[in-house]
Amino acid sequence: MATSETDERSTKSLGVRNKTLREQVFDHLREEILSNRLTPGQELNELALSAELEVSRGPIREALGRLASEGLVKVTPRRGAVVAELTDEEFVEAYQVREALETLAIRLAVPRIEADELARLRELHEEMNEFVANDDTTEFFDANSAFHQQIVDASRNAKLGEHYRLLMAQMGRYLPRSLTLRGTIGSSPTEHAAILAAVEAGDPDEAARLLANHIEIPQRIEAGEGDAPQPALTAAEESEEQ
Amino acid sequence: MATSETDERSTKSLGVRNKTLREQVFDHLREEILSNRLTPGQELNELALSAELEVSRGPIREALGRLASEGLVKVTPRRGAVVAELTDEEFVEAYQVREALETLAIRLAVPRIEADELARLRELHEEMNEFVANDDTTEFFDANSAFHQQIVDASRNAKLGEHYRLLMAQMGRYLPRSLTLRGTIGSSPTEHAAILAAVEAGDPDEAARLLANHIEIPQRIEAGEGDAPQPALTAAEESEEQ
DNA sequence: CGTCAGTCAACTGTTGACAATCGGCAACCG
DNA sequence: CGGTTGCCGATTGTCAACAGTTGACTGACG
Repeated sequence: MATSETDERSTKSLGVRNKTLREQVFDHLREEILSNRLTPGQELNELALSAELEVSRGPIREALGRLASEGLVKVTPRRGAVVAELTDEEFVEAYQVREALETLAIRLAVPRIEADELARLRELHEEMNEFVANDDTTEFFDANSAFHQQIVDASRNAKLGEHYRLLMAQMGRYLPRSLTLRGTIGSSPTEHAAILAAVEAGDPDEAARLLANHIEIPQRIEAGEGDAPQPALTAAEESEEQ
Repeated sequence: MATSETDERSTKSLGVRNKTLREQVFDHLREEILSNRLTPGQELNELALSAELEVSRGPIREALGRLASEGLVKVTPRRGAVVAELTDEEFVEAYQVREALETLAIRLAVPRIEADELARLRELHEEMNEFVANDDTTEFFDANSAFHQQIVDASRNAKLGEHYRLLMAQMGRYLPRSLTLRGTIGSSPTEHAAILAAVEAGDPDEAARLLANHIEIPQRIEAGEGDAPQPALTAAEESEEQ
């Protein structure tokens, strides 16, 4: 990969230069997509990427294939790859799946949560309070993601973690854009506090109920109005992966 | 791909010769793994596959990458690919996720299920009754999978469908081997009947409760005893995909 | 006899070239 | 003037060769 690129953005992984080119390209593109530097719908030309990253097309193709498999790009057999976009419907669908996964996660987590994990949740909760007070939405969303991720991690279910990570990678880009979601920021700390209380009380059902409610609210609003995902220029229904 | 291979095994897809080699190899290997012709732990040598399928290593590598992304094979960076295996723990974990997904599915399905979908469920239920009577476990498991798949399809949530399909592709091979599962075959028809009744009655909560119970039973037994997945020769913890 | 270093074969990672296909453009025909 | 057909550029699909690494085998030394 380009030395300039490497020095510029992968400084943290300088010690781990054992990664294959395919992995580096994969990580690079994934990061570009998740950070919205590559916007949904944008075309990903193999030759252009090849030139830009100074890698032959082989690793590029393999990385694009993996990204397609994870739902971050969409590959049409002989017409190239584009950054995937979520329609309004898909966004709502994903939200429903997310609710199911997180509900399971907190049910599993409550009986087995460790002190340090609980402490981390409290810490993130405090941070979010500050971010809300300062009206710092970007930081808030990061902390919020970490909060929910922490619950999933505490469930100690790796398969659940995989599916959750996959789902959030697809949804993540759209969350901060959702105006309706932004409107719910104010009530989040209160709800998080209630969830924390239920977790500390060791009540899985109550924790799950509160969490479901917490997640469900924006979902309903989205379904009614619908401004979260972009207009979505009537993306083709079927891709090559089921 | 080899004409001999093509004539021999892909006769059904003769009309759809538009698929790329990568896709053909992917489908082929996927089928081989799901049908247990390729057993967990088996090494997948690129050169050998290349010779066997009469395709160069390029498409083979891409197909293996996709399969790795779906969790059907496990790729270790410079040591090749092997057919993935599920440890006892992973099997139980997957079962928990499955329960969460199917519970969501039936909740969504109940209010919107169509007459023909309901008919299909009844039909499969009848089939299973016969298969149980004839002690035809293989056919039973197929019908059982179709039954649960039908519920997921009826939910009309494509994202949910994706995750469910991914999960079942990983678990599917191990289900028929599970002796404890075989023991539950007898009670399945009764439970399916109860679920069907709840669906017909339009009671999502009751249907979800019954379905959760139905799925949960083998899960508990597995956790206690553990004979479903193979001994699993201490597979390495970390793979290249999170 | 056990252990360690050095060599070697096999395999994967990567590359550049070749071939096939698709979409757009322009010329031709009705 | 509108529609169709054939050509052309661009891009992806595939291949075969090269290069680097890994793990195992062999042989020597303690």
